[in-house]
Amino acid sequence: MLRSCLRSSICSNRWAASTKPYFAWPPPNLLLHISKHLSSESSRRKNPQLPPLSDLKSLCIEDRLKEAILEMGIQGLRVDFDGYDSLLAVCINQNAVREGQRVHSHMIKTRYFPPVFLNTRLVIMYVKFGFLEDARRVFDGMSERNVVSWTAVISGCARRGRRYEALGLFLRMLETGIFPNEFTFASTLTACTGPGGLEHGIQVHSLVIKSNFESHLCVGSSLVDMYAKAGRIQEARRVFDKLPERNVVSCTAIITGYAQLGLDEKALELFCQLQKEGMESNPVTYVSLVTALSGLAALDYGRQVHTQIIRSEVQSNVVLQNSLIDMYSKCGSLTYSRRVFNSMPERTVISWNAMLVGYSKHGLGQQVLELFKLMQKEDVKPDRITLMAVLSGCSHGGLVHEGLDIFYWMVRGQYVEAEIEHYGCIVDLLGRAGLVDKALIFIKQMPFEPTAGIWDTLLGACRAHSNVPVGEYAAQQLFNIDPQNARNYVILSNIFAAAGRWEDVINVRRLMKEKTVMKEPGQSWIKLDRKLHAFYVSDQFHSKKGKKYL
DNA sequence: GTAGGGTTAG
Repeated sequence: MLRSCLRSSICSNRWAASTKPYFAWPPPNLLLHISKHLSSESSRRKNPQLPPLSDLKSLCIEDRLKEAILEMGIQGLRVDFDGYDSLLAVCINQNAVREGQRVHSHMIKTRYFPPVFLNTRLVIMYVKFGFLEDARRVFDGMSERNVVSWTAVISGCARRGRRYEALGLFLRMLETGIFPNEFTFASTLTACTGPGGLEHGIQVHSLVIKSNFESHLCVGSSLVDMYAKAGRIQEARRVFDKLPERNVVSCTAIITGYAQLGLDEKALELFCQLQKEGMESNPVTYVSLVTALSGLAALDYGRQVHTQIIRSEVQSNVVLQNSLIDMYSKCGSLTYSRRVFNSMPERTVISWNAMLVGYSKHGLGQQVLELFKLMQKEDVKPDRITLMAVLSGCSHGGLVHEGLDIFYWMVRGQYVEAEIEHYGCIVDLLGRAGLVDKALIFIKQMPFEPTAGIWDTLLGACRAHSNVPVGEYAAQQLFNIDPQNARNYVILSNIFAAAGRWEDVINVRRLMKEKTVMKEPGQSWIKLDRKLHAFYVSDQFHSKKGKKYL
Protein backbone atom coordinates (compact mmCIF):
# COMPACT_ATOMS: atom_id res chain seq x y z
CA MET A 1 0.00 0.00 0.00
CA LEU A 2 2.81 2.33 0.95
CA ARG A 3 4.48 1.51 -2.29
CA SER A 4 1.49 2.23 -4.46
CA CYS A 5 0.81 5.41 -2.54
CA LEU A 6 4.31 6.70 -3.00
CA ARG A 7 4.87 5.43 -6.52
CA SER A 8 3.59 8.61 -8.05
CA SER A 9 6.03 10.55 -5.88
CA ILE A 10 8.94 8.47 -7.09
CA CYS A 11 8.03 9.15 -10.67
CA SER A 12 7.70 12.86 -9.98
CA ASN A 13 10.07 15.46 -11.34
CA ARG A 14 11.84 15.83 -8.02
CA TRP A 15 12.91 12.23 -8.17
CA ALA A 16 13.86 12.50 -11.81
CA ALA A 17 15.92 15.59 -10.97
CA SER A 18 18.01 13.59 -8.54
CA THR A 19 19.11 11.14 -11.21
CA LYS A 20 20.49 13.75 -13.60
CA PRO A 21 24.25 13.68 -14.28
CA TYR A 22 26.43 15.20 -11.62
CA PHE A 23 29.18 17.74 -11.96
CA ALA A 24 32.60 16.55 -12.98
CA TRP A 25 34.42 15.31 -9.95
CA PRO A 26 36.87 16.06 -8.54
CA PRO A 27 37.12 19.73 -9.54
CA PRO A 28 40.30 20.41 -11.53
CA ASN A 29 41.80 22.80 -8.98
CA LEU A 30 41.47 20.15 -6.29
CA LEU A 31 43.27 17.59 -8.44
CA LEU A 32 46.06 20.07 -9.00
CA HIS A 33 46.36 20.60 -5.28
CA ILE A 34 46.43 16.88 -4.53
CA SER A 35 48.90 16.12 -7.29
CA LYS A 36 51.25 18.75 -5.84
CA HIS A 37 51.25 16.87 -2.57
CA LEU A 38 51.54 13.51 -4.28
CA SER A 39 54.65 14.63 -6.08
CA SER A 40 56.21 15.61 -2.78
CA GLU A 41 56.94 11.94 -2.12
CA SER A 42 59.57 11.99 -4.79
CA SER A 43 60.97 15.19 -3.29
CA ARG A 44 61.29 13.35 0.02
CA ARG A 45 63.41 10.76 -1.70
CA LYS A 46 65.57 13.50 -3.19
CA ASN A 47 65.72 15.43 0.07
CA PRO A 48 66.38 13.27 3.13
CA GLN A 49 66.05 16.37 5.37
CA LEU A 50 62.28 16.11 5.23
CA PRO A 51 60.65 14.73 8.44
CA PRO A 52 59.98 10.97 8.51
CA LEU A 53 56.58 9.62 7.56
CA SER A 54 54.10 10.00 10.36
CA ASP A 55 51.24 7.76 11.22
CA LEU A 56 48.03 9.37 9.91
CA LYS A 57 45.93 7.87 12.66
CA SER A 58 48.06 9.31 15.46
CA LEU A 59 48.07 12.74 13.81
CA CYS A 60 44.28 12.58 13.69
CA ILE A 61 44.08 11.52 17.31
CA GLU A 62 46.33 14.43 18.23
CA ASP A 63 43.93 16.72 16.38
CA ARG A 64 46.55 17.75 13.81
CA LEU A 65 44.26 17.53 10.80
CA LYS A 66 46.19 19.87 8.52
CA GLU A 67 49.44 17.99 9.09
CA ALA A 68 47.59 14.72 8.53
CA ILE A 69 46.24 15.99 5.22
CA LEU A 70 49.74 17.03 4.16
CA GLU A 71 51.05 13.67 5.22
CA MET A 72 48.31 11.98 3.21
CA GLY A 73 49.63 13.73 0.13
CA ILE A 74 53.19 12.74 0.89
CA GLN A 75 52.25 9.10 1.45
CA GLY A 76 50.96 9.03 -2.12
CA LEU A 77 49.45 5.71 -2.93
CA ARG A 78 49.99 4.21 0.47
CA VAL A 79 47.03 5.48 2.50
CA ASP A 80 45.12 2.52 3.84
CA PHE A 81 41.68 1.94 5.32
CA ASP A 82 42.69 3.06 8.82
CA GLY A 83 44.30 6.23 7.47
CA TYR A 84 41.26 7.26 5.44
CA ASP A 85 38.92 6.27 8.24
CA SER A 86 40.74 8.49 10.76
CA LEU A 87 40.99 11.39 8.33
CA LEU A 88 37.31 11.31 7.39
CA ALA A 89 36.23 10.96 11.00
CA VAL A 90 38.15 14.13 11.93
CA CYS A 91 36.89 16.04 8.87
CA ILE A 92 33.29 15.16 9.80
CA ASN A 93 33.85 16.00 13.42
CA GLN A 94 35.48 19.36 12.70
CA ASN A 95 33.27 20.27 9.76
CA ALA A 96 36.45 20.58 7.71
CA VAL A 97 34.99 20.89 4.22
CA ARG A 98 38.11 21.48 2.13
CA GLU A 99 40.10 18.83 3.93
CA GLY A 100 37.27 16.33 3.52
CA GLN A 101 37.14 17.03 -0.20
CA ARG A 102 40.90 16.52 -0.42
CA VAL A 103 40.67 13.14 1.24
CA HIS A 104 37.98 12.08 -1.23
CA SER A 105 40.02 13.39 -4.16
CA HIS A 106 43.01 11.49 -2.89
CA MET A 107 40.99 8.26 -3.01
CA ILE A 108 40.00 8.92 -6.62
CA LYS A 109 43.45 10.03 -7.70
CA THR A 110 45.14 7.00 -6.18
CA ARG A 111 42.47 4.65 -7.52
CA TYR A 112 41.54 3.49 -4.06
CA PHE A 113 38.20 1.73 -4.04
CA PRO A 114 36.66 2.34 -0.62
CA PRO A 115 34.76 -0.47 1.07
CA VAL A 116 31.14 0.10 2.12
CA PHE A 117 32.16 1.51 5.49
CA LEU A 118 34.34 4.26 4.02
CA ASN A 119 31.88 5.07 1.25
CA THR A 120 29.24 5.49 3.94
CA ARG A 121 31.57 7.81 5.81
CA LEU A 122 31.86 9.89 2.63
CA VAL A 123 28.07 10.02 2.31
CA ILE A 124 27.74 11.09 5.96
CA MET A 125 30.45 13.71 5.46
CA TYR A 126 28.79 15.29 2.42
CA VAL A 127 25.38 15.21 4.11
CA LYS A 128 26.86 17.00 7.11
CA PHE A 129 28.50 19.61 4.90
CA GLY A 130 25.16 20.16 3.15
CA PHE A 131 26.52 18.90 -0.21
CA LEU A 132 23.61 16.61 -0.93
CA GLU A 133 24.42 16.18 -4.61
CA ASP A 134 27.88 14.91 -3.74
CA ALA A 135 26.40 12.62 -1.09
CA ARG A 136 24.00 11.22 -3.70
CA ARG A 137 26.77 10.80 -6.20
CA VAL A 138 28.85 8.70 -3.81
CA PHE A 139 25.75 6.80 -2.67
CA ASP A 140 24.56 6.07 -6.21
CA GLY A 141 28.02 4.81 -7.14
CA MET A 142 28.19 2.33 -4.27
CA SER A 143 28.08 -1.31 -5.34
CA GLU A 144 27.16 -2.38 -1.84
CA ARG A 145 25.13 -0.46 0.75
CA ASN A 146 24.06 -1.11 4.29
CA VAL A 147 21.36 0.30 6.55
CA VAL A 148 23.66 3.13 7.68
CA SER A 149 24.38 4.23 4.10
CA TRP A 150 20.66 4.28 3.30
CA THR A 151 19.76 6.09 6.51
CA ALA A 152 22.45 8.72 6.01
CA VAL A 153 21.19 9.66 2.55
CA ILE A 154 17.51 9.46 3.56
CA SER A 155 18.11 11.76 6.53
CA GLY A 156 20.11 14.17 4.35
CA CYS A 157 17.21 14.43 1.88
CA ALA A 158 14.61 14.73 4.65
CA ARG A 159 16.48 17.51 6.43
CA ARG A 160 17.08 19.45 3.23
CA GLY A 161 13.37 19.42 2.38
CA ARG A 162 13.75 16.81 -0.38
CA ARG A 163 10.92 14.85 1.18
CA TYR A 164 9.74 12.87 -1.82
CA GLU A 165 13.28 11.88 -2.66
CA ALA A 166 13.71 10.64 0.93
CA LEU A 167 10.49 8.59 0.72
CA GLY A 168 11.50 7.18 -2.66
CA LEU A 169 14.85 6.10 -1.21
CA PHE A 170 13.07 4.52 1.75
CA LEU A 171 10.98 2.41 -0.64
CA ARG A 172 14.00 1.44 -2.70
CA MET A 173 15.72 0.38 0.50
CA LEU A 174 12.80 -1.90 1.40
CA GLU A 175 12.83 -3.33 -2.12
CA THR A 176 16.53 -4.08 -1.79
CA GLY A 177 15.71 -6.22 1.23
CA ILE A 178 17.51 -4.07 3.80
CA PHE A 179 15.37 -3.54 6.86
CA PRO A 180 15.17 -0.09 8.45
CA ASN A 181 16.35 0.53 11.99
CA GLU A 182 15.20 3.20 14.47
CA PHE A 183 17.35 5.88 12.83
CA THR A 184 15.90 5.11 9.41
CA PHE A 185 12.35 5.32 10.71
CA ALA A 186 13.04 8.59 12.52
CA SER A 187 14.46 10.15 9.35
CA THR A 188 11.67 8.80 7.15
CA LEU A 189 9.05 10.19 9.52
CA THR A 190 10.78 13.57 9.30
CA ALA A 191 10.22 13.34 5.55
CA CYS A 192 6.51 12.83 6.26
CA THR A 193 6.27 15.97 8.39
CA GLY A 194 4.51 18.87 6.80
CA PRO A 195 1.81 19.51 4.22
CA GLY A 196 0.44 16.36 2.61
CA GLY A 197 2.77 14.13 4.58
CA LEU A 198 0.27 12.65 7.01
CA GLU A 199 -1.00 9.98 4.62
CA HIS A 200 2.53 8.66 4.11
CA GLY A 201 3.33 9.15 7.79
CA ILE A 202 0.44 6.92 8.87
CA GLN A 203 1.69 4.17 6.58
CA VAL A 204 5.23 4.48 7.88
CA HIS A 205 3.75 4.43 11.40
CA SER A 206 2.03 1.11 10.70
CA LEU A 207 5.36 -0.30 9.56
CA VAL A 208 6.94 1.10 12.73
CA ILE A 209 4.36 -0.73 14.85
CA LYS A 210 4.79 -3.98 12.92
CA SER A 211 8.55 -3.73 13.37
CA ASN A 212 8.17 -2.97 17.07
CA PHE A 213 9.99 0.36 16.89
CA GLU A 214 7.20 2.57 18.27
CA SER A 215 8.71 2.72 21.72
CA HIS A 216 12.14 3.88 20.57
CA LEU A 217 12.76 7.41 21.76
CA CYS A 218 13.82 8.91 18.47
CA VAL A 219 11.07 7.15 16.52
CA GLY A 220 8.50 8.16 19.14
CA SER A 221 9.64 11.78 19.08
CA SER A 222 9.43 11.86 15.29
CA LEU A 223 5.93 10.37 15.42
CA VAL A 224 4.82 12.94 18.00
CA ASP A 225 6.21 15.74 15.87
CA MET A 226 4.74 14.37 12.64
CA TYR A 227 1.24 14.03 14.11
CA ALA A 228 1.36 17.37 15.91
CA LYS A 229 2.47 19.24 12.79
CA ALA A 230 -0.39 17.59 10.90
CA GLY A 231 -2.79 18.98 13.52
CA ARG A 232 -3.44 15.52 15.00
CA ILE A 233 -2.51 16.47 18.54
CA GLN A 234 -4.53 13.68 20.16
CA GLU A 235 -2.70 11.05 18.16
CA ALA A 236 0.59 12.77 19.03
CA ARG A 237 -0.34 12.67 22.71
CA ARG A 238 -1.31 9.01 22.46
CA VAL A 239 2.12 8.12 21.05
CA PHE A 240 3.80 10.28 23.71
CA ASP A 241 1.85 8.70 26.58
CA LYS A 242 2.72 5.24 25.33
CA LEU A 243 6.48 5.88 25.32
CA PRO A 244 8.07 3.63 27.96
CA GLU A 245 10.64 6.32 28.70
CA ARG A 246 10.85 10.03 27.96
CA ASN A 247 13.64 12.43 27.40
CA VAL A 248 13.96 16.15 26.75
CA VAL A 249 13.40 15.74 23.00
CA SER A 250 10.17 13.74 23.23
CA CYS A 251 8.84 16.07 25.96
CA THR A 252 9.74 19.13 23.90
CA ALA A 253 8.10 17.62 20.82
CA ILE A 254 4.71 17.32 22.52
CA ILE A 255 4.93 20.73 24.25
CA THR A 256 5.86 22.28 20.90
CA GLY A 257 2.94 20.46 19.31
CA TYR A 258 0.49 22.14 21.66
CA ALA A 259 2.17 25.54 21.33
CA GLN A 260 2.25 25.45 17.53
CA LEU A 261 -1.43 24.64 17.38
CA GLY A 262 -2.22 27.61 19.60
CA LEU A 263 -3.13 25.38 22.56
CA ASP A 264 -0.94 27.58 24.72
CA GLU A 265 -2.55 26.90 28.06
CA LYS A 266 -2.22 23.18 27.48
CA ALA A 267 1.45 23.62 26.53
CA LEU A 268 2.13 25.57 29.72
CA GLU A 269 0.22 23.06 31.84
CA LEU A 270 2.11 20.11 30.35
CA PHE A 271 5.47 21.86 30.80
CA CYS A 272 4.72 22.39 34.52
CA GLN A 273 3.57 18.80 34.92
CA LEU A 274 6.58 17.31 33.13
CA GLN A 275 8.97 19.56 35.03
CA LYS A 276 7.47 18.28 38.30
CA GLU A 277 8.03 14.76 37.01
CA GLY A 278 11.71 15.55 36.56
CA MET A 279 11.93 16.60 32.90
CA GLU A 280 15.21 18.28 32.05
CA SER A 281 14.73 21.43 30.00
CA ASN A 282 17.08 22.78 27.40
CA PRO A 283 16.96 25.92 25.19
CA VAL A 284 14.62 24.20 22.70
CA THR A 285 12.13 23.34 25.47
CA TYR A 286 12.21 26.94 26.63
CA VAL A 287 11.65 28.26 23.12
CA SER A 288 8.41 26.27 22.94
CA LEU A 289 7.36 27.38 26.39
CA VAL A 290 8.09 31.03 25.62
CA THR A 291 6.12 30.71 22.36
CA ALA A 292 3.14 29.44 24.35
CA LEU A 293 3.48 32.37 26.75
CA SER A 294 3.47 34.78 23.80
CA GLY A 295 0.12 33.35 22.80
CA LEU A 296 -1.22 33.75 26.31
CA ALA A 297 0.11 37.33 26.55
CA ALA A 298 1.03 36.40 30.12
CA LEU A 299 3.71 38.91 31.13
CA ASP A 300 3.98 37.69 34.74
CA TYR A 301 4.56 34.10 33.71
CA GLY A 302 6.88 35.31 30.97
CA ARG A 303 9.09 37.19 33.41
CA GLN A 304 9.13 34.23 35.77
CA VAL A 305 10.21 31.89 32.99
CA HIS A 306 12.86 34.36 31.83
CA THR A 307 14.23 34.52 35.37
CA GLN A 308 14.22 30.72 35.50
CA ILE A 309 16.20 30.60 32.23
CA ILE A 310 18.76 33.07 33.56
CA ARG A 311 19.12 31.26 36.89
CA SER A 312 19.20 27.76 35.46
CA GLU A 313 22.21 26.12 33.95
CA VAL A 314 20.57 26.32 30.52
CA GLN A 315 22.81 28.11 28.06
CA SER A 316 20.67 30.67 26.29
CA ASN A 317 21.04 30.95 22.55
CA VAL A 318 20.02 33.27 19.75
CA VAL A 319 16.77 31.42 18.94
CA LEU A 320 15.67 31.53 22.57
CA GLN A 321 16.48 35.23 22.80
CA ASN A 322 14.53 35.86 19.62
CA SER A 323 11.51 34.15 21.12
CA LEU A 324 11.91 36.21 24.31
CA ILE A 325 11.88 39.42 22.25
CA ASP A 326 8.68 38.27 20.62
CA MET A 327 7.14 37.13 23.89
CA TYR A 328 7.75 40.45 25.65
CA SER A 329 6.44 42.33 22.65
CA LYS A 330 3.25 40.25 22.52
CA CYS A 331 2.85 40.71 26.28
CA GLY A 332 2.96 44.46 25.72
CA SER A 333 6.40 45.24 27.14
CA LEU A 334 8.62 46.62 24.41
CA THR A 335 11.06 47.90 27.02
CA TYR A 336 11.87 44.32 28.02
CA SER A 337 11.96 43.26 24.37
CA ARG A 338 14.54 45.93 23.62
CA ARG A 339 16.52 45.02 26.72
CA VAL A 340 16.82 41.43 25.47
CA PHE A 341 17.64 42.68 21.95
CA ASN A 342 20.37 45.02 23.24
CA SER A 343 21.90 42.34 25.43
CA MET A 344 22.35 39.84 22.61
CA PRO A 345 25.99 39.00 21.80
CA GLU A 346 24.96 37.95 18.30
CA ARG A 347 21.80 38.57 16.33
CA THR A 348 20.18 37.04 13.29
CA VAL A 349 17.81 38.75 10.88
CA ILE A 350 14.99 37.17 12.94
CA SER A 351 16.14 39.11 16.03
CA TRP A 352 15.81 42.36 14.07
CA ASN A 353 12.49 41.30 12.58
CA ALA A 354 11.02 40.33 15.95
CA MET A 355 11.94 43.74 17.37
CA LEU A 356 10.70 45.60 14.27
CA VAL A 357 7.42 43.66 14.29
CA GLY A 358 7.03 44.56 17.98
CA TYR A 359 7.42 48.29 17.32
CA SER A 360 5.24 48.04 14.24
CA LYS A 361 2.34 46.30 15.98
CA HIS A 362 2.44 48.89 18.74
CA GLY A 363 2.20 51.69 16.19
CA LEU A 364 5.68 53.03 16.97
CA GLY A 365 6.61 54.09 13.44
CA GLN A 366 9.57 56.27 14.44
CA GLN A 367 11.17 53.44 16.42
CA VAL A 368 10.66 51.15 13.42
CA LEU A 369 12.49 53.59 11.17
CA GLU A 370 15.31 54.16 13.66
CA LEU A 371 15.86 50.43 14.13
CA PHE A 372 15.72 49.81 10.38
CA LYS A 373 18.40 52.49 9.88
CA LEU A 374 20.53 50.85 12.54
CA MET A 375 20.06 47.52 10.82
CA GLN A 376 21.35 48.97 7.55
CA LYS A 377 24.23 50.65 9.34
CA GLU A 378 25.25 47.31 10.79
CA ASP A 379 25.04 45.76 7.29
CA VAL A 380 22.36 43.23 8.19
CA LYS A 381 20.61 42.04 5.06
CA PRO A 382 16.84 42.57 5.37
CA ASP A 383 14.42 39.92 4.17
CA ARG A 384 10.78 39.98 3.07
CA ILE A 385 9.56 39.94 6.68
CA THR A 386 11.79 42.90 7.58
CA LEU A 387 10.17 44.93 4.81
CA MET A 388 6.70 43.80 5.82
CA ALA A 389 7.37 44.94 9.38
CA VAL A 390 8.86 48.26 8.28
CA LEU A 391 6.06 49.06 5.81
CA SER A 392 3.28 48.09 8.19
CA GLY A 393 5.11 50.05 10.93
CA CYS A 394 4.96 53.14 8.72
CA SER A 395 1.32 52.39 8.03
CA HIS A 396 0.35 52.04 11.69
CA GLY A 397 2.43 55.09 12.60
CA GLY A 398 0.94 57.26 9.85
CA LEU A 399 4.34 57.74 8.16
CA VAL A 400 3.05 57.85 4.58
CA HIS A 401 6.02 59.50 2.84
CA GLU A 402 8.59 57.40 4.66
CA GLY A 403 6.68 54.20 3.87
CA LEU A 404 6.37 55.07 0.18
CA ASP A 405 10.07 56.00 0.00
CA ILE A 406 11.07 52.65 1.47
CA PHE A 407 8.66 50.78 -0.81
CA TYR A 408 10.02 52.40 -3.98
CA TRP A 409 13.58 51.92 -2.73
CA MET A 410 12.69 48.27 -2.37
CA VAL A 411 11.12 48.02 -5.83
CA ARG A 412 14.07 49.78 -7.48
CA GLY A 413 16.80 47.77 -5.75
CA GLN A 414 17.42 44.07 -5.66
CA TYR A 415 17.59 43.78 -1.91
CA VAL A 416 14.26 42.04 -1.43
CA GLU A 417 11.79 41.24 -4.18
CA ALA A 418 8.51 43.04 -3.57
CA GLU A 419 5.69 40.54 -3.16
CA ILE A 420 1.95 41.02 -3.06
CA GLU A 421 2.04 41.30 0.74
CA HIS A 422 4.31 44.35 0.43
CA TYR A 423 1.89 45.90 -2.05
CA GLY A 424 -0.84 45.11 0.48
CA CYS A 425 1.08 47.10 3.11
CA ILE A 426 1.05 50.14 0.81
CA VAL A 427 -2.68 49.79 0.18
CA ASP A 428 -3.08 49.77 3.95
CA LEU A 429 -0.69 52.73 4.34
CA LEU A 430 -2.60 54.87 1.83
CA GLY A 431 -6.01 53.69 3.03
CA ARG A 432 -5.31 54.34 6.70
CA ALA A 433 -4.10 57.84 5.86
CA GLY A 434 -7.43 58.49 4.13
CA LEU A 435 -5.92 58.41 0.62
CA VAL A 436 -8.49 55.85 -0.49
CA ASP A 437 -8.66 56.97 -4.14
CA LYS A 438 -4.87 56.78 -4.42
CA ALA A 439 -5.00 53.31 -2.86
CA LEU A 440 -7.42 52.19 -5.59
CA ILE A 441 -5.17 53.60 -8.34
CA PHE A 442 -2.22 51.84 -6.70
CA ILE A 443 -4.12 48.51 -6.72
CA LYS A 444 -4.94 48.92 -10.42
CA GLN A 445 -1.28 49.51 -11.23
CA MET A 446 0.03 46.54 -9.26
CA PRO A 447 1.91 43.85 -11.20
CA PHE A 448 -0.23 41.26 -9.36
CA GLU A 449 -3.86 40.22 -9.56
CA PRO A 450 -5.43 41.76 -6.42
CA THR A 451 -6.37 39.19 -3.81
CA ALA A 452 -9.37 39.22 -1.44
CA GLY A 453 -6.96 40.46 1.25
CA ILE A 454 -6.10 43.56 -0.79
CA TRP A 455 -9.77 44.42 -1.46
CA ASP A 456 -10.57 43.74 2.17
CA THR A 457 -7.90 46.24 3.27
CA LEU A 458 -9.36 48.84 0.91
CA LEU A 459 -12.91 48.17 2.06
CA GLY A 460 -11.82 48.63 5.69
CA ALA A 461 -10.25 51.99 4.78
CA CYS A 462 -13.45 53.06 3.00
CA ARG A 463 -15.42 52.28 6.12
CA ALA A 464 -13.01 54.22 8.36
CA HIS A 465 -13.00 57.25 6.02
CA SER A 466 -16.60 57.03 4.80
CA ASN A 467 -15.75 56.67 1.13
CA VAL A 468 -18.93 55.24 -0.40
CA PRO A 469 -18.05 54.92 -4.14
CA VAL A 470 -14.69 53.18 -3.61
CA GLY A 471 -16.29 51.09 -0.84
CA GLU A 472 -19.00 49.91 -3.23
CA TYR A 473 -16.37 49.05 -5.84
CA ALA A 474 -14.16 47.14 -3.37
CA ALA A 475 -17.18 45.27 -1.96
CA GLN A 476 -18.24 44.26 -5.48
CA GLN A 477 -14.80 42.78 -6.11
CA LEU A 478 -15.07 40.85 -2.86
CA PHE A 479 -18.58 39.60 -3.72
CA ASN A 480 -17.14 38.24 -6.98
CA ILE A 481 -14.25 36.48 -5.23
CA ASP A 482 -16.11 35.20 -2.17
CA PRO A 483 -19.91 35.66 -2.52
CA GLN A 484 -20.73 33.76 0.67
CA ASN A 485 -18.62 35.85 3.04
CA ALA A 486 -21.11 37.73 5.20
CA ARG A 487 -18.45 40.07 6.58
CA ASN A 488 -18.12 41.95 3.27
CA TYR A 489 -21.88 42.59 3.04
CA VAL A 490 -22.00 43.80 6.62
CA ILE A 491 -19.13 46.26 6.12
CA LEU A 492 -20.71 47.66 2.96
CA SER A 493 -24.02 47.96 4.78
CA ASN A 494 -22.24 49.87 7.56
CA ILE A 495 -20.64 52.21 5.02
CA PHE A 496 -24.08 53.00 3.58
CA ALA A 497 -25.55 53.42 7.08
CA ALA A 498 -22.81 55.90 8.07
CA ALA A 499 -23.63 57.94 4.95
CA GLY A 500 -27.36 57.82 5.78
CA ARG A 501 -28.14 55.80 2.66
CA TRP A 502 -30.73 53.61 4.33
CA GLU A 503 -32.26 52.31 1.12
CA ASP A 504 -28.91 50.91 0.10
CA VAL A 505 -28.57 49.34 3.54
CA ILE A 506 -31.89 47.55 2.97
CA ASN A 507 -30.75 46.47 -0.51
CA VAL A 508 -27.57 44.93 0.84
CA ARG A 509 -29.52 43.05 3.52
CA ARG A 510 -31.93 41.86 0.83
CA LEU A 511 -29.01 40.71 -1.30
CA MET A 512 -27.72 38.72 1.66
CA LYS A 513 -31.07 37.00 2.04
CA GLU A 514 -31.28 36.26 -1.69
CA LYS A 515 -27.85 34.67 -1.65
CA THR A 516 -28.59 33.00 1.71
CA VAL A 517 -25.47 34.51 3.19
CA MET A 518 -25.41 33.79 6.92
CA LYS A 519 -23.56 35.89 9.43
CA GLU A 520 -22.15 34.05 12.40
CA PRO A 521 -23.65 35.49 15.58
CA GLY A 522 -21.41 37.65 17.77
CA GLN A 523 -19.92 35.78 20.69
CA SER A 524 -18.09 36.62 23.88
CA TRP A 525 -16.46 34.55 26.59
CA ILE A 526 -15.92 34.83 30.29
CA LYS A 527 -14.01 32.57 32.65
CA LEU A 528 -15.80 31.89 35.94
CA ASP A 529 -14.63 29.35 38.51
CA ARG A 530 -12.15 27.85 36.00
CA LYS A 531 -15.00 27.29 33.54
CA LEU A 532 -15.30 29.05 30.22
CA HIS A 533 -18.79 30.49 29.50
CA ALA A 534 -19.71 31.58 25.99
CA PHE A 535 -22.52 34.06 25.26
CA TYR A 536 -24.06 34.70 21.88
CA VAL A 537 -26.00 37.73 20.69
CA SER A 538 -29.65 37.41 21.78
CA ASP A 539 -28.75 34.41 23.93
CA GLN A 540 -31.72 34.00 26.27
CA PHE A 541 -30.96 30.57 27.59
CA HIS A 542 -27.53 30.57 29.22
CA SER A 543 -27.74 29.80 32.95
CA LYS A 544 -25.29 32.62 33.83
CA LYS A 545 -26.90 35.20 31.57
CA GLY A 546 -28.35 37.13 34.45
CA LYS A 547 -24.94 37.54 36.02
CA LYS A 548 -22.91 38.58 33.04
CA TYR A 549 -23.42 42.28 33.51
CA LEU A 550 -22.43 42.15 37.20
C1' DG B 1 28.84 5.53 11.40
C1' DT B 2 23.04 6.53 10.59
C1' DA B 3 18.21 9.85 14.85
C1' DG B 4 14.16 12.96 17.00
C1' DG B 5 12.21 18.75 19.36
C1' DG B 6 13.01 25.53 18.35
C1' DT B 7 12.32 31.90 16.83
C1' DT B 8 9.96 36.66 13.18
C1' DA B 9 5.32 37.75 9.01
C1' DG B 10 0.40 36.32 6.88
